Order: sequence, then C-alpha cells, then structure tokens
Amino acid sequence: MIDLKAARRDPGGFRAALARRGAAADFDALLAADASWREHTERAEALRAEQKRASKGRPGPRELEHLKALAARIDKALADQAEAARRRDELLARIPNLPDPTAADGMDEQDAQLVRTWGEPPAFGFTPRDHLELGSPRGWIDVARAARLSGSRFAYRIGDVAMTELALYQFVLRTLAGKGFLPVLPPVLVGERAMFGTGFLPTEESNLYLLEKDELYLTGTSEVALAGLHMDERLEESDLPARYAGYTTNFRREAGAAGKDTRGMFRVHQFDKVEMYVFCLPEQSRDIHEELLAHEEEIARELGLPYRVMNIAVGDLGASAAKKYDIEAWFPAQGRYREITSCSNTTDYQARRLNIRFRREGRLEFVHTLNGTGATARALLAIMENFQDEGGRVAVPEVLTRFGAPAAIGRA
RNA sequence: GGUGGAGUCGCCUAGUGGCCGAGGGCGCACGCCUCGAAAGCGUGUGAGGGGGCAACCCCUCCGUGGGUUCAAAUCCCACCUCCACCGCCA
Repeated sequence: MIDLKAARRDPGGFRAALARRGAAADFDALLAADASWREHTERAEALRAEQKRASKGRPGPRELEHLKALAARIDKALADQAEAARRRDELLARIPNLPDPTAADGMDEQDAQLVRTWGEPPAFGFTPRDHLELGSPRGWIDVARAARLSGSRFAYRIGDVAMTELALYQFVLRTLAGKGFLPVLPPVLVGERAMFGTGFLPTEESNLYLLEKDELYLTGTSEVALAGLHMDERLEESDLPARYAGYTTNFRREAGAAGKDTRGMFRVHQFDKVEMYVFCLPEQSRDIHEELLAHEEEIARELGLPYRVMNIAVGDLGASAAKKYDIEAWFPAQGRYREITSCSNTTDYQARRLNIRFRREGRLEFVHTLNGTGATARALLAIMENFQDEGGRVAVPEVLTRFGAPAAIGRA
C-alpha cells in the first residue's frame, strides 16, 4: 500500500514514480476517487456531529421528530461515504509500490540489468544431461508417477536426491542462523488478510490455491507467513532489524505459465524453500537489501554454482517490491542462466497493509520489510547439471555432505 | 463437532438504553516536595481518519460483522478467539 496522505501532498512525484512501472493512469483514478471520498466524509461527519450535539438528553416530541429526520439523512450520507470508500480502497489496493530510483528501467524480463557475473560455466566434453535425465535411471526424480497422482508439474524426489535436497535446506538454514536469522517453521495455510497484506491479493489471485470450504489460501512462499508473524504489532525500535529464516513447502498454480518450463521439476506447483524475511527501520532497508543479496551470493558460491546477478526492471516487479535482484545460476543443459534466488526490498508497502509499526520518539512509524530466497530445489537442479560427469554421476558439494547428503548422486 | 464461561483505552477493572460518545486502580511521563530518593500530592497518558497557516475543531473505535432505536459498551443475531469439559480422530 502506498502512503495516500503523502500522495496527496506530492501527487506529481508519485505520478512520475508510478509512471515508470506503467501505473500512472491507475494513480490518477485513485486521486479522483479519494477526492470524492473526502467530500462524502465531510458531509457525513457534519451530520453526525449535529446528531451528537442534539441528542444529549431525553428529547421532547418535537425534537424527536427532528432527530428522526436527521437519522434518515445520516443513513444516506453514511451509505454514500461507504460506497466512496469502497471505490477508493479498491483502486488503492491495486497501486503497486513506488519503485526505487536505482531499480532498472523497463517493462519486462528482457530489460533486467546485469550487475555482475561470478564463476565460469563448466566445459563438458560431452552433451550435458538435464536434471530429469540425471535423476531418471534410478527413478529418483519421478514426474510420471507424480502426474498419475496429482497431474502435471509435480515431482517425487527419492533416495539420494531427496537426501541431497534436504541437506541443501539444512545447510542454508544453518548458514542463515549463523548470520542472525531466527529459524521458523510457519503455517502454509493462511487467511485472506495475510495474502492481501503481502500484496499477493488482489493482483496475483489467479496464481493462488484457495481452499474455499475453509477460506484459507496455500502460501506460494513463506514470505506470507513470515510477514504475518508481526501483523498488527508494534515492535520495539531496539528489536529491529529482526531477521527470520523460514522453511516451508510452497504452492503455486502457475497460471499463465502454460507451456513454459514444462520439463522435469524446474517449474512445479509444489516446491520447498528456505526464505529470509527482515523487519527493519526505514533507513536500513537499502543496506539490508544488499546484505540479503550478499547472503544469497555467498550460498551460491559455497555450492560452487556459476551465477550472475540481475537488477530486475521496474515493470517486471511484483506489486510490493520497490527493487529486486535475481541470482541466476548457469544451467548447462539449457545453456543459459536461470533464476535460482531472488530478493526484494518491499519498503513500507507490506507493513502498511499488515499494520506493522514501531515506536520512535513517541511516534508510530511503519517498519520496512524485505524478503529473499535462501534456497529452493532449483539450486539442487543446478548442482546436478553443473557437477555431472560423462557417466551421469553427480558430485555433491562437500558443504552438503556435512548435512546428510551422499557424496554423489547417481550410478555409484 | 457439542455444552458452558469469558473477550472494555499498555495491564487490572467499573459498567444492564441517554448523567459512560467510556469511570477507577496499576504502570508510565512530567511537575511539586527532598541534599538525593522513596512515600505523598498535582497534571497528563491510546489508535485511525477529516478540516485548519496555526492555537485548535470534528468523526470513528468497548473481540469482529450485521440488526433494533431519535440514541447501543449496554438489547437481538451471526461469527472469531481464549478457557473448561464432552464426542470424534491421531
């Protein structure tokens, strides 16, 4: 949620910032709806004040008549006001966050800016196999049986692959715990409020699994439940920044991704992830965004994955992000870099919608929040593809064997 | 899922239709007193929104949402949460 009061004070500045991500027209509509709401509010409140003044004591028959008429006018004025508020709030809910000035210009994926590259794509003296081929000989990545069970875009991970994937999450969780992140296993079913608060509703509704009977959504990332951890709370300034690392299974409908990444488990409806989430002071969020990126890069390096860092174009950001970095690892079988992690500075956008504040010098201010990926199964896929040999055997990074991964995946 | 009890301004609590559109205590802040402190005394003490250059004025909020009424913390309905017990499942 953008700061509506600030927007009234500086409509030109807000409009220009939002125009970068194509939301100028929506913003104009919001301002008009807001002006109408304020008119209705002033009228309704004036009538209310009159009623309160007039009905202090027990009214006589004549006053009663006047008060009844007044009550009818108030009913009408309140209904008008509520309708105006509904129109305004609907528009407000769809206005995305103001982009950070240093976020890359452009409207789509192609416009992302290369920040840096690390490592060298491995040179193979053979045609590298993709993760599905590598996992298939022993049935350790089984999408066929998963499809029979659940439909497309699901996978069984079995045996060494299962153990390596779990070791990955353990490794990342331990690494982050060592950097001050408090490990959390949060709920994955949440109410509408949390989905709205994190900005996935209303704009991402088509990508969410909804359990209608219970009015609960399955989360597509632990970001939702981690953000919701402090919903409606007032944090102490001294508690900030508060860093959390969640581990959950995540669920995405992948609406609009038909035909994209259909092979294997690169893009599936259900996947696991370790997620970083930070609540901080407004002036800290820029630095902490860089910090999250640094953690993600450190993890990629420890795993030995060649990668590059991209500054995502403003038009390609989710509603709540002001700026986002993606880390893309090299996938030899695809012959290109693909996203394995991502981190966003959501400034006060989610904090406003979730009503998360802190007290400073007697005033309540909204916190800033950030999120970033620790690791998902995509890192596992990158490991398999980058560290394979001609025989289809995968050398597992040593950091993972310390957490229960086998030394190698595949033909022993 | 069932039955009973509870949900008031940070905490405790008063409150059964207009004098509560929220009183008291604790805590907290400031002041007086004191060499200093405690005690005592006094004053203040929430959130959201609108208007005004400003001092300030106004509206909303007694778990949530509806309803009755000229008027609701108070009456009615539904829901949520917590506590206790029962049933079912593990």
